[in-house]
Amino acid sequence: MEVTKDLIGKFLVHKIDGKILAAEITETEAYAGFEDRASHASRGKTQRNEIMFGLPGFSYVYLIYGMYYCLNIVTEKKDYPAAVLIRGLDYPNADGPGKLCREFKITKEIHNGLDLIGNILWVEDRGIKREIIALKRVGVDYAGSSKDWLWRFKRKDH
DNA sequence: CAAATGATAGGC
DNA sequence: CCTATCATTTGT
Repeated sequence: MEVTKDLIGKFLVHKIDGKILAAEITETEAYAGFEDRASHASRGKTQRNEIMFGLPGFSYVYLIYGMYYCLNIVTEKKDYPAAVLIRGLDYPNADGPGKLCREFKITKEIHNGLDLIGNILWVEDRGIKREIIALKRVGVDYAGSSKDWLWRFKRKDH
């Protein structure tokens, strides 16, 4: 869960069509383990979420509500399902999981299962320190006991 | 507040 | 195979 907080203030960098898109991450949310009913992986490995069971440092992109993509970064070790959803960037029209994927042209066809080693998509530490606040997660009321976990983090002034 | 919109998972 | 559901956004 430390990783979730650490991502705030770091930069998401995406290389596409010879151009570089980069923006500071302002909001993240964690999904992990089998107890977390809000996580795609809580009911076991499936074709869609198998990346969450793989090695950390990979991207997990999926289509939600038939119209928007969401970008996640896999954390924890192999065979333990965990990922951090990038919920917001400091970039025009990128203040939401679906919106930032639209702005950064992230699609599941291209970006699902990428190794974040710096080729196409990666996270960069530019040494920015931010004051971070913890919040309840959103859109997960169906998740039962895990719905009130403070697994959402964001930059204080946003 | 409700619609848009399609992949997915779980049930049959 | 069938269908309820969904880690959202946008417009009324």
